[in-house]
Amino acid sequence: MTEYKPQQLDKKWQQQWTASRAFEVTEDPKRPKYYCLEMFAYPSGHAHVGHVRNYILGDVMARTKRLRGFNVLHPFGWDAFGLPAENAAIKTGTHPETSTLGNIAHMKGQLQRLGISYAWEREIATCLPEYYKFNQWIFLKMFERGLAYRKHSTVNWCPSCQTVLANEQVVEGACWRCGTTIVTRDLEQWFFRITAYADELLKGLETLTNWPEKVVVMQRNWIGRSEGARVTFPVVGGGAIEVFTTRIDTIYGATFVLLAPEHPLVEQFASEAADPAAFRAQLGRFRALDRDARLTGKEGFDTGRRAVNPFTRAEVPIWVANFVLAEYGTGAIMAVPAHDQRDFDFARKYSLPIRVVVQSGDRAVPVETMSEASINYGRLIDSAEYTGQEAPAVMRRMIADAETQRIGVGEVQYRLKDWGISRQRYWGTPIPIVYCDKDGVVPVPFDQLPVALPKVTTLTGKGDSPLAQVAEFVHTKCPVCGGPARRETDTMDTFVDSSWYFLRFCDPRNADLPFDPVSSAYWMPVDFYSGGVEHAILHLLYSRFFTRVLRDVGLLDFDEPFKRLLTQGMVLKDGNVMSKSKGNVVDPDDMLAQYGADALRLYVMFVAPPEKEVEWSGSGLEGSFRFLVRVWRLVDHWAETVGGEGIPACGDDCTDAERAVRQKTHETIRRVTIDIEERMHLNTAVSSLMELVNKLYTFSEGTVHGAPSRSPKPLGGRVERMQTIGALREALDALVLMLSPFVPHSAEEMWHMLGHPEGIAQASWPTFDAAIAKADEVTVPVQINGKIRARLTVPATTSDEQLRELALADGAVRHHTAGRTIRKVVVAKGPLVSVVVQ
RNA sequence: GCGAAAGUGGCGGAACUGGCAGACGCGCCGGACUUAGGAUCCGGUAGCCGAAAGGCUUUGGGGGUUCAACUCCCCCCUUUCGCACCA
Repeated sequence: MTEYKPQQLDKKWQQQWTASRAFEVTEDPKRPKYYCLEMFAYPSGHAHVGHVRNYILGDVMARTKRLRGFNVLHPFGWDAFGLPAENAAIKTGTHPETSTLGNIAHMKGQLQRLGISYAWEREIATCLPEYYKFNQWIFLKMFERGLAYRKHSTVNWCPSCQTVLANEQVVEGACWRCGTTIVTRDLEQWFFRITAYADELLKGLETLTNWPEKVVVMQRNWIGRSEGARVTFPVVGGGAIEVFTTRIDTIYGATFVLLAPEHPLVEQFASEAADPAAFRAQLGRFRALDRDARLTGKEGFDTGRRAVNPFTRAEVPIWVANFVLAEYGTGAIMAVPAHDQRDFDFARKYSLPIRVVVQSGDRAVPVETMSEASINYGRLIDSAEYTGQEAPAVMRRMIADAETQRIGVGEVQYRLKDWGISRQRYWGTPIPIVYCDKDGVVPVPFDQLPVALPKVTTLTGKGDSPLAQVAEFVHTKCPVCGGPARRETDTMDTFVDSSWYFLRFCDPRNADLPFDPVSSAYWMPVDFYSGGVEHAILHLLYSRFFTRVLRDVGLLDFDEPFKRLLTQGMVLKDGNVMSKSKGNVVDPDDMLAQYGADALRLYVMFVAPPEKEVEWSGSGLEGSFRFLVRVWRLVDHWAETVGGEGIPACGDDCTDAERAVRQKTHETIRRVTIDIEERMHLNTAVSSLMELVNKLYTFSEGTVHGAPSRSPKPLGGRVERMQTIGALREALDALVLMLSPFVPHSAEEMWHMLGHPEGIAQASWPTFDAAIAKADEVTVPVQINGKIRARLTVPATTSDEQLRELALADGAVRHHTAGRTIRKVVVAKGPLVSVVVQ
């Protein structure tokens, strides 16, 4: 008996894999490729089992696909720029580069100890100039194409992090990272024109059939396409207000106009007001409120001005309202209180007129008795020549008429906004722009990249961009005129780094281009991508955007970067997300020391389907370890008997027991293959393998009647029949191969024990034979009025007609049908016989 | 409020296209082997009734379709997640 010593096996095989460069790959047009990717990691310091679950899942896919004959790219890297390292530097004085590289080294060790089969020679870290040089390269390409632009804008400022946040990084008015309530600030910022691709990004979602529906829906909502019209309401006394509406059919009910507090006309109205101070005082109340507070109730005030509804020609009051968003549409709306709940509430609160223009039901409800807005589409009433017509046809007509009369135009609005990428932070990619008094905004020429991040030694976290304090960085020469110029001192949002890293893995050492189009054409798109749901919107949307930009730049010839997406569930401890601050982190290294990498890998895959959240369980891990010991003993026991080449499994001459083993083996191959490749139910793949092991144990029991002695109880004794040996060998080989993606170290060793001179890398996935998998005897339940009353054991070849007769002849069936009329007998696939009586 | 997903034993979960509910594992109970067992092996384990054979009930609740429903349809409840005044 060879003892199972997992820690030794881990070490032995990990060394062997590294030495043989087992997971390094090159493009090979003759073989089908498979690009398997897990979201790269932020090097926070330690990976806990929650993180690691994702890497194990990817590894099972990668290893399975290798055995299936694919040329598998399975790389890993580090999303190495970002706030936490900088915050730590402010606190402890350790330079972000030092802490980041240290963290990377540690985490890499953790992943290697888990035996994740990464092509480490392709490792990347975004904080290295070799990488961020191409962030700058892409930025410049976007600048050339007008997709990167600068604009003066109000931005979200986090007083705690001392930086600007993207809209997407503001969660309910608070900083996504520290939770501090954000305030607004006015700064000159760089933006990526993602809105130019809004429609395409939306349409592309339809092609993502192998993405979770949830993620597709979230992206669709985020892009938020609305079709409607922009309509001009002339202001009495000069000027005009443009509103955006999706309900132009209700325009005859537009009885007032609302402006966002930040609308440009509001300032003008204030200065023209009878009492500008009072006007501004009211306005100031709204503007001071943060986003959250604004949502608490609907408030507004009359500007005293009036506009003309271009359809009714009636003069309507113009109010300022806190709930109108400056950043959406035109920052102004036509209010139709009868048919919009918000406008209704507002009108009731301030006693503004309500006019019903869409008939709901048989007759119009009197305005006085209305308790809520009627928002449904319907037949128009009191709408001049449009009266009697119905939406949506009338909307098209009204828009067409508005266009003819030049009072409006059909328009599509998106909720998606351009992506602000400027960060007043140190630990990021410098934006490759120079400001020259003479030449203005000048892009750094491509041949001068990278604009290296200077080594700032003291980070205070206060004030604006740390780079502004580095004189030798700021002061440079204008690339155009050679005169004195200043560098841009902001760095890029780190989401830029992660928007294209999957492409860099195709060609990670290219010094001239982000990647070679030939290698990306071979490897891309990513066939299987997995990571946390928290990236369902931002990272995935930005990556889809970048892919399209790089396509238009000419580097790619496809639209969607990720074919199949899996959103990984989190691992909880005591019902909570693992985090250092909660002190409930399970460190994989502790588990490794106790059970080895394979038991941990197996447990994490077995405990639940990958999308689901799971609660960490120590006893579950122990169970997986026990299973491995059980497999080990089984293989160890039979290794000598079945070892060596050339013994075929039994054919027609099988005994029942041999036949049963072969049947189970092939049925398991079928199920495990489908479970891993198609359904991604890794947990049931494992349980099928457990069933096979159980079967082989019972089989082993049956082969011997020896006296069991001291522990552990031995399995069956000598087997003479060559056919049995062949069947066993087939079963054990298949078992070990199918286990290998889950427990690669133990599997390599057992594969070796079974007499295979080459490693599993040289082997291929077991082949499924439908004829063998088919059982020759089946148990057929017989239902009477839906209740199972009997079971027939018959040859699998029994015809439906025979089954029917056998069922009706069965004693128990006759007992239950005695004295009753048989009305119907159904023989269903399954097989199953269903008898209906009386 | 809108949108999405999900509710199955003591627990994690399984049931692939409407066809034997509870696979597999954890836990628990019993047995074997033992100086010992927290190792190992074997057996049991949804609930209720019954000595047993067997019977009845059971997939959040209520209806329905069907020979047959965890699965399909309608109503309701609960939970989780996402968006949250987008005109």
